[in-house]
Amino acid sequence: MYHRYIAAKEASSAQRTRVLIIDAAADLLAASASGDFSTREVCDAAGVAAPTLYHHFGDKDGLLREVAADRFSRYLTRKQALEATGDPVEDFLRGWDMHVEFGVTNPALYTIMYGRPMDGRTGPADHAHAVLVTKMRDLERAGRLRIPAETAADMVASAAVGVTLHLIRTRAAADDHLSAIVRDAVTAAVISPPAVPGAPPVTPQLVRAAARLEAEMPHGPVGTLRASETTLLREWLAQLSALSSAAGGDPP
Amino acid sequence: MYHRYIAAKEASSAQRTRVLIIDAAADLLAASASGDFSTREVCDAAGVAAPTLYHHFGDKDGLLREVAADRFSRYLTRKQALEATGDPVEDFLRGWDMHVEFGVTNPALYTIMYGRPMDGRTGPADHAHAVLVTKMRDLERAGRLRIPAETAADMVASAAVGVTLHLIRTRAAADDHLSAIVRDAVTAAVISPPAVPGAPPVTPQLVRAAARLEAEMPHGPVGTLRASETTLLREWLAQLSALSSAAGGDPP
DNA sequence: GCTGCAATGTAGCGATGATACACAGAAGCG
DNA sequence: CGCTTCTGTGTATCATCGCTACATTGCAGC
Repeated sequence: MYHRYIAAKEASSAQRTRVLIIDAAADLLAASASGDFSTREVCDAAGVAAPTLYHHFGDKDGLLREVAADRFSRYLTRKQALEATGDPVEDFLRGWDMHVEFGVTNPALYTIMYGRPMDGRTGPADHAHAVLVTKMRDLERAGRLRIPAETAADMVASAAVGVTLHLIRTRAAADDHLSAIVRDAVTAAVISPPAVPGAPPVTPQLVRAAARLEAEMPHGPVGTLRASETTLLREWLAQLSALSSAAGGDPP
Repeated sequence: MYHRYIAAKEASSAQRTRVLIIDAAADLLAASASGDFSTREVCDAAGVAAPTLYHHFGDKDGLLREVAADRFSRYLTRKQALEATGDPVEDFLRGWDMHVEFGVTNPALYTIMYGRPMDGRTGPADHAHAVLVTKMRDLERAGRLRIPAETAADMVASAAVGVTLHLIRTRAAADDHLSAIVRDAVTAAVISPPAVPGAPPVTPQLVRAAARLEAEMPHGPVGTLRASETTLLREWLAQLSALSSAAGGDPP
């Protein structure tokens, strides 16, 4: 009746109804207290009938996934302009804050994305994780990562999701400092400090000595050092002994 | 018909049917792939009719909460005997591992407990968090906490839940080292080193290697290590190399 | 203009969470 | 024992839910 003129103007009518349904579902989801909606509500709000919804999204879960993906990517792209700092570490920190902020301001969508096991199909959470892995690879390429990029991405994702869900569950404010604390703790565990300011004096003897000590290190606590300290010590020794040749490193 | 005799033997018939329903729901939940069940399934499996279920648990959500609380507390008490170490730090680490293990082995229950916003009423997650806070207070009283106990509990809970949900979401194995890494990272950020440990195993080779590396250590930042880290590393190396004589033996 | 295809409305199915109502059996009391 | 009362349970049913078979509409290409 009426879509004809709109359809003729720009996008296909099908795409129009798609975004119509997605918008209606997102609005209902944001307004709902239970974090859920019925397909009938969505159809009524969007002005379409049930088969239209299922024709476009397959089932309710497909709609949920598309809504989450749409809103999440929209949120990211809207704030992406702020991520223009050349520093990958700064980008990483901003990415964390954006992630948490999105979750706190969109608890229903976030819970759908991260609060339940995957149902086989890939969702927006997988896409976000892929982006995170590339960010970690950037850091790795810049020599700022203590651990493999994939492991770092898993650590960061776990901690960020945990904090966000905790804030959602406890109804805590978004500006709570919990996110910052955990973020810094994870950062300290994942990201190494900038290469070296001056000229790092690393002699082959030091590297050999570090490798020797690393080989001698047992797995439990050593001497007066606690287990956690031993872990950190072993990690540092690995870094030092890995410096073998390319030690003198030159800043770009 | 038949419960009469059982009921007469010990507990009230009402309590019997309660645990009957809870067990049936837990079994169905563990067997279900979707992480959900229908009240009809539960009633059939428990051998009761629908009004009985609603008479005891109010609604489906009440049943879910009671099932989660029952299984979680059962899991904790079953493993609580292993938490007999006097060291509060060790207790904390074991608590973390137990938490993650429970989540990975009971993904459906865990998702119900932590994967969605609180619906006003208190659930098993709140109880678990209260236990965690008391543990953190123990650490605080032992002078092993860098930050307030409540903040530490929030950090630990966030990270542990995040890791567990990540493992559930990615279908990763329970023995994945991700949990250990995040756990150690959080531990390093929350717990301060101990006063004095016991008598750990130290080989003469390790002591010599530590002394050698200590001699090779320069004063500035070394390789990829920050200046502060280098300081700490040098300190630890001094501790290890000082173990030379009194190391292997244990003082009477 | 006719045909094929994608998109949409009408009507309804099966399953689900939840409930109104009545019955059963134990407890208390004469 | 008879009577009442209350908790616990079964029978039957409701409103809603996700979803779909089928018919209809509108638009593209020959």
